[in-house]
Amino acid sequence: MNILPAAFYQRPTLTIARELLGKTFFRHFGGRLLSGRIVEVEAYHQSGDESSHSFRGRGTRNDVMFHAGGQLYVYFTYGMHFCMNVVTEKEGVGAAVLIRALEPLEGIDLMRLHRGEEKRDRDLASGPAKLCQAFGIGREENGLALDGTLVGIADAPKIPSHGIIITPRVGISRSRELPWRFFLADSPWVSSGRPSRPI
DNA sequence: CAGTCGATGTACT
DNA sequence: GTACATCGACTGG
Repeated sequence: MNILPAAFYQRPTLTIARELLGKTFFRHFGGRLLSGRIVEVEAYHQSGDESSHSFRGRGTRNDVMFHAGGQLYVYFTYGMHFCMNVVTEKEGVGAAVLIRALEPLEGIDLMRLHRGEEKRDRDLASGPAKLCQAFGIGREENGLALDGTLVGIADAPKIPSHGIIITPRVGISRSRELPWRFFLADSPWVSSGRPSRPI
């Protein structure tokens, strides 16, 4: 297994967002391995992106987003959900890629235990808060290095551009015009019910 | 299928 | 107070 090195993450955020599609996110959980193929992401950047948590500067909540690329940025939202980002760029920049959907690969029984026994496979990780629940990601995982010790992303062949759909991001009100959502065109595992109109 | 809406903690005006 | 990078339950067609 080829784990993406820190240098992979310390590059332009939009490039990384696109390249993360098709790669495998994994985490160790209680002696088990949980993994999923990344099928949907969104980019967030400090400069020119009013919807980014980093737009108004560095603080206690978003501090990890300003770290050097290669860590997890996990935040709590809507009073009950966690969302997981991959921090990008150099120390001090304030950018990240939100993981919006995963295709479950290993540890599906454990994911279902976390999500609810009645859930269908397609409801296990087809949304940013769903996948955090399935993988047991919360406050404790904020700032973890993606070096493969506890969490990491394994490399996979590059997805050709015709296999990727680019749209505006989901669930934001500011900077809506930016086409910074990327997902696999033929994947049944992406989050549903929201803008899927290609640009 | 699509649309609406309540839940519920935290940061910000 | 209000907004929030969401989800699931519910409604009507």
